[in-house]
Amino acid sequence: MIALADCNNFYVSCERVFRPSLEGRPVIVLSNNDGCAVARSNEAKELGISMGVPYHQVKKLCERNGVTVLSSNYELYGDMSRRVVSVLSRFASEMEVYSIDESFLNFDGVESPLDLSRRIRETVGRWTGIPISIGLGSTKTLSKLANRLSKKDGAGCLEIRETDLEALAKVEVEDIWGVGRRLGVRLRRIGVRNALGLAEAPTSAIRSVGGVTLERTQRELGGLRCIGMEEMPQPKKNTCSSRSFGKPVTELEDLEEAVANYAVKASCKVRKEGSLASGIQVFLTTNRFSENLPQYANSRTLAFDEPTDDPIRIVTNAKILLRSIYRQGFAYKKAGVILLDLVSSKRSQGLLFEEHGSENRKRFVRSMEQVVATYGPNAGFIGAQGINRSWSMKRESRTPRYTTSWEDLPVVG
DNA sequence: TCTGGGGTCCTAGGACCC
DNA sequence: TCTGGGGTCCTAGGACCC
Repeated sequence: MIALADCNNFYVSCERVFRPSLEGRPVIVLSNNDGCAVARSNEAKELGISMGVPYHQVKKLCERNGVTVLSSNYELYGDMSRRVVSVLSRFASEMEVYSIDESFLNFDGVESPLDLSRRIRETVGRWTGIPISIGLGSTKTLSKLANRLSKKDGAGCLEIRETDLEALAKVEVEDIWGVGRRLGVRLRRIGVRNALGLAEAPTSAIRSVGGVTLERTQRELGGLRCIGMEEMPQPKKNTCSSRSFGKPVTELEDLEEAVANYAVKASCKVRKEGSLASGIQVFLTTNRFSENLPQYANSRTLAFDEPTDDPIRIVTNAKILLRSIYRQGFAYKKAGVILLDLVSSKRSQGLLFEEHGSENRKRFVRSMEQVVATYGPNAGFIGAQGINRSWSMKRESRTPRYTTSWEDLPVVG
Protein backbone atom coordinates (compact mmCIF):
# COMPACT_ATOMS: atom_id res chain seq x y z
CA MET A 1 0.00 0.00 0.00
CA ILE A 2 1.23 3.48 -0.86
CA ALA A 3 0.09 6.62 0.92
CA LEU A 4 0.19 10.12 -0.49
CA ALA A 5 0.19 12.83 2.16
CA ASP A 6 -0.70 16.20 0.67
CA CYS A 7 -1.00 19.50 2.53
CA ASN A 8 -4.33 21.27 2.02
CA ASN A 9 -4.08 24.65 0.26
CA PHE A 10 -0.48 24.62 1.45
CA TYR A 11 0.67 28.24 1.10
CA VAL A 12 -2.57 29.55 2.58
CA SER A 13 -2.32 27.06 5.44
CA CYS A 14 1.25 28.24 6.20
CA GLU A 15 0.03 31.83 6.42
CA ARG A 16 -2.84 30.85 8.68
CA VAL A 17 -0.54 29.18 11.19
CA PHE A 18 0.86 32.59 12.06
CA ARG A 19 -2.31 34.60 11.47
CA PRO A 20 -5.12 32.49 12.92
CA SER A 21 -7.54 35.34 12.25
CA LEU A 22 -7.46 34.25 8.59
CA GLU A 23 -9.11 30.96 9.53
CA GLY A 24 -12.52 30.53 7.92
CA ARG A 25 -12.00 33.54 5.66
CA PRO A 26 -11.17 33.74 1.93
CA VAL A 27 -7.39 33.99 1.39
CA ILE A 28 -5.25 33.72 -1.72
CA VAL A 29 -1.48 33.68 -2.21
CA LEU A 30 -0.02 35.15 -5.39
CA SER A 31 2.87 33.89 -7.52
CA ASN A 32 6.10 35.81 -7.95
CA ASN A 33 5.68 39.36 -9.18
CA ASP A 34 2.17 39.23 -7.66
CA GLY A 35 1.05 37.74 -10.96
CA CYS A 36 -1.35 34.82 -10.49
CA ALA A 37 -3.28 33.13 -7.70
CA VAL A 38 -1.31 29.98 -6.85
CA ALA A 39 -2.98 29.01 -3.59
CA ARG A 40 -6.54 29.51 -2.44
CA SER A 41 -8.39 28.78 0.75
CA ASN A 42 -11.61 26.77 0.36
CA GLU A 43 -13.59 29.99 0.89
CA ALA A 44 -11.70 31.63 -2.00
CA LYS A 45 -12.32 28.60 -4.20
CA GLU A 46 -16.02 28.91 -3.46
CA LEU A 47 -15.93 32.50 -4.72
CA GLY A 48 -14.87 31.08 -8.07
CA ILE A 49 -11.20 32.10 -7.98
CA SER A 50 -9.51 29.43 -10.07
CA MET A 51 -5.99 28.08 -9.85
CA GLY A 52 -3.45 30.15 -11.73
CA VAL A 53 -5.82 32.96 -12.66
CA PRO A 54 -4.07 36.31 -13.29
CA TYR A 55 -4.66 38.49 -10.25
CA HIS A 56 -5.80 41.51 -12.25
CA GLN A 57 -8.74 39.44 -13.49
CA VAL A 58 -10.05 38.78 -9.99
CA LYS A 59 -8.88 41.90 -8.20
CA LYS A 60 -12.33 43.48 -8.09
CA LEU A 61 -13.92 40.24 -6.97
CA CYS A 62 -11.39 40.01 -4.15
CA GLU A 63 -12.01 43.57 -3.01
CA ARG A 64 -15.79 43.09 -3.04
CA ASN A 65 -15.59 39.93 -0.97
CA GLY A 66 -12.90 40.95 1.47
CA VAL A 67 -10.40 38.36 0.25
CA THR A 68 -7.02 38.60 1.96
CA VAL A 69 -4.41 38.74 -0.81
CA LEU A 70 -0.81 37.85 0.02
CA SER A 71 2.46 37.80 -1.93
CA SER A 72 4.28 34.50 -1.77
CA ASN A 73 6.73 33.96 1.08
CA TYR A 74 8.88 31.05 -0.03
CA GLU A 75 11.20 31.21 2.97
CA LEU A 76 8.21 30.48 5.19
CA TYR A 77 6.71 27.76 2.98
CA GLY A 78 10.06 26.01 2.56
CA ASP A 79 10.60 25.92 6.30
CA MET A 80 7.06 24.73 7.08
CA SER A 81 7.49 22.04 4.44
CA ARG A 82 10.63 20.76 6.21
CA ARG A 83 8.67 20.55 9.46
CA VAL A 84 5.84 18.56 7.91
CA VAL A 85 8.34 16.19 6.26
CA SER A 86 10.15 15.60 9.53
CA VAL A 87 6.88 14.60 11.24
CA LEU A 88 5.83 12.34 8.36
CA SER A 89 9.19 10.59 8.34
CA ARG A 90 8.51 9.20 11.82
CA PHE A 91 5.70 7.05 10.46
CA ALA A 92 7.17 5.24 7.46
CA SER A 93 10.39 3.38 6.82
CA GLU A 94 10.39 4.45 3.18
CA MET A 95 9.28 7.86 1.98
CA GLU A 96 9.65 10.10 -1.04
CA VAL A 97 9.36 13.86 -0.73
CA TYR A 98 7.64 14.54 -4.02
CA SER A 99 7.07 18.29 -3.87
CA ILE A 100 6.96 21.15 -1.40
CA ASP A 101 3.58 19.92 -0.11
CA GLU A 102 3.37 16.21 -1.00
CA SER A 103 5.13 13.05 0.13
CA PHE A 104 4.64 9.39 -0.75
CA LEU A 105 4.93 6.91 2.12
CA ASN A 106 5.40 3.19 1.71
CA PHE A 107 2.78 1.39 3.81
CA ASP A 108 3.65 -2.14 2.64
CA GLY A 109 3.07 -4.49 5.54
CA VAL A 110 1.07 -1.98 7.57
CA GLU A 111 -1.89 -3.77 9.11
CA SER A 112 -4.40 -0.98 9.16
CA PRO A 113 -3.31 1.74 6.72
CA LEU A 114 -6.42 3.82 7.26
CA ASP A 115 -5.94 3.96 11.03
CA LEU A 116 -2.27 4.86 10.63
CA SER A 117 -3.22 7.61 8.17
CA ARG A 118 -5.66 9.12 10.61
CA ARG A 119 -2.97 9.12 13.30
CA ILE A 120 -0.47 10.80 10.96
CA ARG A 121 -2.99 13.40 9.93
CA GLU A 122 -3.75 14.25 13.53
CA THR A 123 -0.08 14.43 14.54
CA VAL A 124 0.97 16.66 11.63
CA GLY A 125 -1.96 18.95 12.36
CA ARG A 126 -1.12 19.22 16.04
CA TRP A 127 2.66 19.59 15.68
CA THR A 128 2.89 21.90 12.67
CA GLY A 129 -0.55 23.49 12.35
CA ILE A 130 -0.83 22.33 8.73
CA PRO A 131 -3.94 20.33 7.71
CA ILE A 132 -3.19 17.40 5.40
CA SER A 133 -5.11 14.77 3.44
CA ILE A 134 -3.94 11.22 2.86
CA GLY A 135 -4.83 9.01 -0.09
CA LEU A 136 -4.19 5.26 -0.07
CA GLY A 137 -3.79 2.94 -3.04
CA SER A 138 -1.70 0.05 -4.28
CA THR A 139 0.23 2.32 -6.70
CA LYS A 140 1.35 5.93 -6.67
CA THR A 141 -1.22 6.86 -9.30
CA LEU A 142 -4.03 5.28 -7.27
CA SER A 143 -2.89 7.01 -4.08
CA LYS A 144 -2.97 10.34 -5.91
CA LEU A 145 -6.46 9.52 -7.09
CA ALA A 146 -7.58 8.58 -3.57
CA ASN A 147 -6.11 11.82 -2.28
CA ARG A 148 -8.13 13.83 -4.75
CA LEU A 149 -11.32 12.02 -3.78
CA SER A 150 -10.59 12.52 -0.08
CA LYS A 151 -10.39 16.27 -0.62
CA LYS A 152 -13.64 16.26 -2.54
CA ASP A 153 -15.64 14.60 0.21
CA GLY A 154 -13.70 16.13 3.08
CA ALA A 155 -12.90 12.77 4.65
CA GLY A 156 -9.23 13.59 5.13
CA CYS A 157 -8.13 9.97 4.63
CA LEU A 158 -9.39 7.65 1.93
CA GLU A 159 -8.41 4.31 0.45
CA ILE A 160 -9.14 3.26 -3.11
CA ARG A 161 -8.87 -0.18 -4.73
CA GLU A 162 -8.42 -0.76 -8.43
CA THR A 163 -11.56 -2.91 -8.28
CA ASP A 164 -13.66 -0.04 -6.99
CA LEU A 165 -15.07 0.93 -10.37
CA GLU A 166 -17.54 3.41 -8.96
CA ALA A 167 -14.78 5.48 -7.35
CA LEU A 168 -12.62 5.37 -10.49
CA ALA A 169 -15.53 6.67 -12.54
CA LYS A 170 -15.77 9.72 -10.27
CA VAL A 171 -12.41 11.12 -11.36
CA GLU A 172 -12.37 13.15 -14.58
CA VAL A 173 -9.71 12.06 -17.03
CA GLU A 174 -7.67 15.27 -16.84
CA ASP A 175 -7.54 15.01 -13.06
CA ILE A 176 -5.51 11.80 -13.26
CA TRP A 177 -1.85 12.17 -12.33
CA GLY A 178 0.03 12.19 -15.64
CA VAL A 179 -2.88 13.36 -17.78
CA GLY A 180 -2.88 17.06 -18.46
CA ARG A 181 -5.03 19.30 -20.60
CA ARG A 182 -3.68 18.18 -23.97
CA LEU A 183 -3.86 14.46 -23.33
CA GLY A 184 -7.27 15.01 -21.73
CA VAL A 185 -8.62 16.43 -24.98
CA ARG A 186 -7.17 13.60 -27.05
CA LEU A 187 -8.47 10.96 -24.65
CA ARG A 188 -11.96 12.41 -24.67
CA ARG A 189 -11.84 12.32 -28.44
CA ILE A 190 -11.51 8.53 -28.29
CA GLY A 191 -14.27 8.29 -25.70
CA VAL A 192 -12.20 8.11 -22.51
CA ARG A 193 -13.81 10.44 -19.98
CA ASN A 194 -12.69 9.31 -16.54
CA ALA A 195 -10.21 7.10 -14.70
CA LEU A 196 -12.37 4.03 -15.21
CA GLY A 197 -12.44 4.69 -18.95
CA LEU A 198 -8.65 4.99 -19.05
CA ALA A 199 -8.17 1.82 -17.03
CA GLU A 200 -10.45 -0.17 -19.34
CA ALA A 201 -9.42 1.26 -22.73
CA PRO A 202 -7.42 -0.97 -25.10
CA THR A 203 -3.73 -0.53 -24.38
CA SER A 204 -2.81 -0.07 -28.03
CA ALA A 205 -5.12 2.95 -28.28
CA ILE A 206 -3.69 4.46 -25.10
CA ARG A 207 -0.17 3.94 -26.35
CA SER A 208 -0.85 5.69 -29.62
CA VAL A 209 -2.39 8.67 -27.82
CA GLY A 210 0.21 9.15 -25.09
CA GLY A 211 3.14 6.83 -25.68
CA VAL A 212 4.80 4.73 -23.03
CA THR A 213 4.18 7.34 -20.34
CA LEU A 214 0.42 7.13 -20.62
CA GLU A 215 0.55 3.35 -20.88
CA ARG A 216 2.37 3.36 -17.54
CA THR A 217 -0.40 5.48 -16.06
CA GLN A 218 -2.99 3.04 -17.36
CA ARG A 219 -1.23 0.06 -15.80
CA GLU A 220 -0.87 1.92 -12.51
CA LEU A 221 -4.63 2.53 -12.49
CA GLY A 222 -5.02 -1.24 -12.85
CA GLY A 223 -2.93 -1.77 -9.72
CA LEU A 224 0.39 -2.64 -11.35
CA ARG A 225 3.29 -0.69 -9.87
CA CYS A 226 5.26 0.97 -12.65
CA ILE A 227 6.49 4.10 -10.88
CA GLY A 228 8.87 3.35 -8.04
CA MET A 229 9.63 5.24 -4.87
CA GLU A 230 12.65 7.52 -4.98
CA GLU A 231 13.85 7.89 -1.44
CA MET A 232 16.94 9.90 -2.26
CA PRO A 233 16.29 13.04 -4.24
CA GLN A 234 18.08 12.62 -7.56
CA PRO A 235 20.72 15.25 -8.28
CA LYS A 236 19.40 17.92 -10.60
CA LYS A 237 20.40 17.89 -14.26
CA ASN A 238 19.76 21.57 -14.88
CA THR A 239 19.03 24.52 -12.68
CA CYS A 240 17.33 27.73 -13.63
CA SER A 241 16.97 31.19 -12.16
CA SER A 242 14.61 33.59 -13.85
CA ARG A 243 12.13 36.31 -12.99
CA SER A 244 9.60 38.53 -14.63
CA PHE A 245 10.44 42.20 -14.20
CA GLY A 246 8.30 44.46 -12.04
CA LYS A 247 8.03 46.77 -15.08
CA PRO A 248 9.19 46.42 -18.69
CA VAL A 249 12.94 46.80 -19.25
CA THR A 250 14.41 48.26 -22.42
CA GLU A 251 18.05 49.06 -21.63
CA LEU A 252 20.88 46.56 -22.00
CA GLU A 253 22.50 47.78 -18.78
CA ASP A 254 19.42 46.93 -16.73
CA LEU A 255 19.15 43.51 -18.36
CA GLU A 256 22.82 42.90 -17.62
CA GLU A 257 22.24 43.66 -13.96
CA ALA A 258 19.25 41.35 -13.79
CA VAL A 259 20.99 38.52 -15.64
CA ALA A 260 24.06 38.91 -13.41
CA ASN A 261 21.81 38.45 -10.38
CA TYR A 262 20.17 35.34 -11.84
CA ALA A 263 23.59 33.95 -12.72
CA VAL A 264 24.80 34.44 -9.15
CA LYS A 265 21.66 32.85 -7.76
CA ALA A 266 21.97 29.85 -10.08
CA SER A 267 25.65 29.43 -9.20
CA CYS A 268 24.73 29.40 -5.48
CA LYS A 269 22.21 26.65 -6.14
CA VAL A 270 24.70 24.37 -7.87
CA ARG A 271 27.35 24.99 -5.19
CA LYS A 272 24.86 24.02 -2.51
CA GLU A 273 24.06 20.82 -4.41
CA GLY A 274 27.75 20.01 -4.77
CA SER A 275 27.48 20.21 -8.55
CA LEU A 276 29.30 21.93 -11.37
CA ALA A 277 27.70 23.25 -14.54
CA SER A 278 28.97 22.11 -17.93
CA GLY A 279 27.14 24.82 -19.84
CA ILE A 280 24.98 27.88 -19.55
CA GLN A 281 21.96 29.24 -21.37
CA VAL A 282 20.62 32.78 -21.22
CA PHE A 283 17.16 33.69 -22.47
CA LEU A 284 15.06 36.80 -22.65
CA THR A 285 11.58 37.59 -23.86
CA THR A 286 9.13 40.42 -24.30
CA ASN A 287 5.63 40.24 -22.83
CA ARG A 288 3.83 37.59 -24.87
CA PHE A 289 0.46 38.89 -23.68
CA SER A 290 0.96 42.35 -25.16
CA GLU A 291 -0.15 41.43 -28.64
CA ASN A 292 0.07 44.95 -30.02
CA LEU A 293 3.71 45.41 -29.00
CA PRO A 294 6.62 44.10 -31.11
CA GLN A 295 7.59 40.62 -29.86
CA TYR A 296 11.04 39.13 -29.53
CA ALA A 297 12.37 36.11 -27.68
CA ASN A 298 15.72 34.42 -27.96
CA SER A 299 18.17 32.23 -26.13
CA ARG A 300 21.75 31.15 -26.56
CA THR A 301 23.84 28.41 -25.03
CA LEU A 302 27.55 27.93 -24.50
CA ALA A 303 29.66 25.13 -23.06
CA PHE A 304 32.32 25.87 -20.45
CA ASP A 305 35.74 24.45 -21.21
CA GLU A 306 35.52 22.71 -17.84
CA PRO A 307 32.54 22.29 -15.47
CA THR A 308 32.37 25.18 -13.03
CA ASP A 309 30.50 26.72 -10.10
CA ASP A 310 32.50 29.94 -10.09
CA PRO A 311 30.03 32.85 -9.91
CA ILE A 312 32.38 35.33 -11.54
CA ARG A 313 32.98 33.09 -14.51
CA ILE A 314 29.30 32.29 -14.79
CA VAL A 315 28.34 35.97 -14.65
CA THR A 316 30.96 36.89 -17.26
CA ASN A 317 29.67 34.28 -19.68
CA ALA A 318 26.05 35.10 -18.97
CA LYS A 319 26.71 38.70 -19.96
CA ILE A 320 28.45 37.65 -23.17
CA LEU A 321 25.45 35.52 -24.13
CA LEU A 322 22.99 38.24 -23.20
CA ARG A 323 24.76 40.83 -25.38
CA SER A 324 24.69 38.42 -28.30
CA ILE A 325 20.90 38.06 -28.19
CA TYR A 326 19.88 41.54 -27.03
CA ARG A 327 18.09 43.68 -29.63
CA GLN A 328 17.34 47.31 -29.10
CA GLY A 329 13.81 48.67 -29.28
CA PHE A 330 11.92 45.98 -27.38
CA ALA A 331 10.26 46.14 -23.98
CA TYR A 332 11.51 43.05 -22.18
CA LYS A 333 9.41 41.28 -19.57
CA LYS A 334 11.52 38.39 -18.44
CA ALA A 335 15.02 36.97 -18.58
CA GLY A 336 16.77 34.01 -17.05
CA VAL A 337 19.87 31.88 -16.70
CA ILE A 338 19.92 28.08 -16.93
CA LEU A 339 22.96 26.08 -15.86
CA LEU A 340 23.11 22.90 -17.91
CA ASP A 341 24.35 19.31 -17.58
CA LEU A 342 25.25 19.49 -13.93
CA VAL A 343 27.87 17.00 -12.78
CA SER A 344 29.02 16.08 -9.30
CA SER A 345 31.93 18.26 -8.22
CA LYS A 346 33.63 15.14 -6.85
CA ARG A 347 33.70 13.39 -10.19
CA SER A 348 34.46 16.30 -12.44
CA GLN A 349 37.38 16.08 -14.79
CA GLY A 350 39.60 19.14 -14.71
CA LEU A 351 41.57 20.77 -17.47
CA LEU A 352 44.93 19.28 -18.33
CA PHE A 353 46.57 22.59 -17.55
CA GLU A 354 44.93 24.03 -14.45
CA GLU A 355 44.29 27.73 -14.53
CA HIS A 356 46.71 29.62 -12.34
CA GLY A 357 45.20 30.91 -9.11
CA SER A 358 42.00 28.87 -9.19
CA GLU A 359 42.52 27.82 -5.56
CA ASN A 360 42.57 31.47 -4.53
CA ARG A 361 39.40 32.06 -6.46
CA LYS A 362 37.67 29.21 -4.63
CA ARG A 363 38.75 30.58 -1.27
CA PHE A 364 37.50 33.99 -2.26
CA VAL A 365 34.08 32.65 -3.27
CA ARG A 366 33.78 30.74 0.00
CA SER A 367 34.62 33.85 2.04
CA MET A 368 32.07 35.88 0.12
CA GLU A 369 29.45 33.26 0.86
CA GLN A 370 30.22 33.44 4.57
CA VAL A 371 30.00 37.22 4.58
CA VAL A 372 26.60 37.08 2.90
CA ALA A 373 25.39 34.29 5.20
CA THR A 374 26.33 36.35 8.26
CA TYR A 375 25.54 39.91 7.25
CA GLY A 376 22.90 39.53 4.55
CA PRO A 377 22.87 39.76 0.77
CA ASN A 378 23.75 43.45 0.68
CA ALA A 379 27.00 42.96 2.59
CA GLY A 380 28.83 41.70 -0.47
CA PHE A 381 27.99 41.16 -4.12
CA ILE A 382 29.53 41.31 -7.55
CA GLY A 383 29.54 44.79 -9.08
CA ALA A 384 27.71 43.53 -12.14
CA GLN A 385 24.67 42.81 -9.97
CA GLY A 386 24.02 46.54 -9.64
CA ILE A 387 22.69 48.66 -6.80
CA ASN A 388 19.45 50.24 -8.01
CA ARG A 389 17.77 47.10 -9.33
CA SER A 390 14.89 49.04 -10.79
CA TRP A 391 13.81 45.89 -12.63
CA SER A 392 13.18 43.83 -9.51
CA MET A 393 9.90 42.02 -9.09
CA LYS A 394 6.77 43.14 -7.34
CA ARG A 395 6.05 41.65 -3.94
CA GLU A 396 3.69 44.05 -2.32
CA SER A 397 2.14 42.11 0.52
CA ARG A 398 4.60 39.56 1.76
CA THR A 399 4.19 38.38 5.34
CA PRO A 400 7.19 38.21 7.72
CA ARG A 401 9.64 35.30 7.62
CA TYR A 402 8.30 34.07 10.95
CA THR A 403 10.47 30.99 11.21
CA THR A 404 13.68 31.78 9.32
CA SER A 405 14.66 35.32 10.29
CA TRP A 406 15.45 36.60 13.80
CA GLU A 407 13.97 40.01 13.06
CA ASP A 408 10.71 38.46 11.95
CA LEU A 409 10.10 36.13 14.89
CA PRO A 410 6.47 36.41 16.00
CA VAL A 411 6.02 38.11 19.37
CA VAL A 412 3.76 36.46 21.92
CA GLY A 413 2.16 38.72 24.51
C1' DT B 1 -1.82 48.64 -16.57
C1' DC B 2 -1.74 44.00 -14.69
C1' DT B 3 -0.61 37.30 -16.80
C1' DG B 4 4.97 32.70 -12.03
C1' DG B 5 8.99 29.75 -11.61
C1' DG B 6 11.38 25.50 -11.72
C1' DG B 7 11.75 21.11 -13.07
C1' DT B 8 11.44 16.05 -15.73
C1' DC B 9 10.82 12.77 -19.49
C1' DC B 10 9.80 11.23 -24.26
C1' DT B 11 9.93 11.50 -29.26
C1' DA B 12 11.01 12.76 -33.88
C1' DG B 13 14.21 14.21 -36.96
C1' DG B 14 18.71 15.54 -38.53
C1' DA B 15 23.69 14.92 -38.66
C1' DC B 16 27.01 11.87 -38.67
C1' DC B 17 29.53 7.26 -38.47
C1' DC B 18 31.03 2.78 -40.80
C1' DT C 1 18.13 1.33 -65.17
C1' DC C 2 19.82 0.51 -60.83
C1' DT C 3 21.11 4.33 -55.31
C1' DG C 4 21.88 -0.06 -48.33
C1' DG C 5 21.63 -1.04 -43.66
C1' DG C 6 22.43 -0.24 -39.11
C1' DG C 7 23.82 2.45 -35.68
C1' DT C 8 24.65 6.78 -32.17
C1' DC C 9 24.23 11.35 -30.56
C1' DC C 10 22.18 15.75 -30.24
C1' DT C 11 18.49 19.05 -30.21
C1' DA C 12 14.02 21.08 -30.33
C1' DG C 13 9.58 20.67 -29.16
C1' DG C 14 5.85 18.85 -26.69
C1' DA C 15 3.88 16.74 -22.92
C1' DC C 16 3.60 16.48 -17.96
C1' DC C 17 4.28 17.77 -12.74
C1' DC C 18 3.91 21.09 -8.52
